Amino acid sequence: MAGIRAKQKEKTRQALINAAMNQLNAENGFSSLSLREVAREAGIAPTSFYRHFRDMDELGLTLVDECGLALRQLLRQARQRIESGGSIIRVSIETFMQFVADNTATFRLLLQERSGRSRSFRLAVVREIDHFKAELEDYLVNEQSFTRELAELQSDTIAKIVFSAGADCFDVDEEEREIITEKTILQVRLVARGAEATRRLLKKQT
Amino acid sequence: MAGIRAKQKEKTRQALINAAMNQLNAENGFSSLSLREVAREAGIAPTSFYRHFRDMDELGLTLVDECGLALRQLLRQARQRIESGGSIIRVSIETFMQFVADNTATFRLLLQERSGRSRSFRLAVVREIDHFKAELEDYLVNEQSFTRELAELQSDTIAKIVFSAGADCFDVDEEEREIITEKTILQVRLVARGAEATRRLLKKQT
DNA sequence: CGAAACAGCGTACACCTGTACGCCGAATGT
DNA sequence: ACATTCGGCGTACAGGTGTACGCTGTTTCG
Repeated sequence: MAGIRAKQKEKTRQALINAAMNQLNAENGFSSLSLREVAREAGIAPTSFYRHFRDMDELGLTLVDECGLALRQLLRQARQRIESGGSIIRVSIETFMQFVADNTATFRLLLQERSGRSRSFRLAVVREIDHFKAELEDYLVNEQSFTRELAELQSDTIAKIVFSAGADCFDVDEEEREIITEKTILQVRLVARGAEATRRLLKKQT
Repeated sequence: MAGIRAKQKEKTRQALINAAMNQLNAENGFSSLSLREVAREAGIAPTSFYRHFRDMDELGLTLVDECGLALRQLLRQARQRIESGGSIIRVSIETFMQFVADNTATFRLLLQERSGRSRSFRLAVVREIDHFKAELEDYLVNEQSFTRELAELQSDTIAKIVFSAGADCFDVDEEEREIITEKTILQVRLVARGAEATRRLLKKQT
């Protein structure tokens, strides 16, 4: 019952995932990545791959899911840190940017497959981004008392800005990344200010 | 001197470009697109490909360049239309979205290779987006009297929003695309309002 | 006119791909 | 203790890939 068998299986499964991530680090997009290569890097025979995933797409979806999950957990932690003081915008964006730096490979996969590959791939990515938006939207409604409509518009805008900024961080050093981070903070504040002005505008009209 | 030879060469060159664009329409990203397939669709022998491009990458860069050029020309036309009355934001975004709808294949390539493939590819894409930003930035400085700094922040933000929105249009029907267009207009107005508020804020401080 | 240039072709090669099939040996369940 | 399960392996195959090489027939140029 020790599950020594299941243990080993999980281990090689992880080896496959890591192998895929490593090869993603290079200049090769996920689609130009072969089952055989991944298996080779993971140290198993090509045919053993099928014991874990139906095909490469299933592996890719797993990567997307894991990436999204990790990001969400990280941001949730960040939000707790905020409750004990700190700028919501700054802390969130700094956390996000750090995440991108630490998980460049999978995050690149996420953005790259956002507009390519198979439908199921795209849907998975959209789902992850929607999670991000939904949590931000709820925050804006509950903590900042925005209307649902304005919060939705705002969170969608911010998501676009932040994810684009994340993509800008792929090939830059830490110094450059800090510059981008600061710029992004300013940009999100710009949006927040615009939303605030819009709210006031709407109030006056009634 | 009629250049009947050069004429023919240009014709098959275009055939290659069109073939690549057609195959891009499907669910295949550019990187999963083979020289042989493109040559086949263009109606020439695989080895004749080399008479026109060193390799597939060179073809891809050509596509990116052409796509960017067409977009710039279109937006310049749009701006002329604006000078004879019309909302700059609305007209620009509607034009942009129409362009994406008409050139889905190449625009998808543009966004996809923004964060993938070889360095030269990425640089080419960044260059195109920078063109877009620069023209917008100049407009904001010259016509709207923003400071260079605030104009730069604003144009970068808007570029992020608009290009992301473009990506959202890839797999949707015309109805959905109109919804996205309207949403994008609201989002850009949000940013414009935020920039306006920021400008006033800075003026008061001095 | 004759010679050079050159777009396009066909053949050929070495390489890589996904995956079907059957086997093995260790972990597991009874 | 024995039968079953199952992760991993090796072999094998058909198909696709990029591209080197040398040949054509037409256009171009002196």
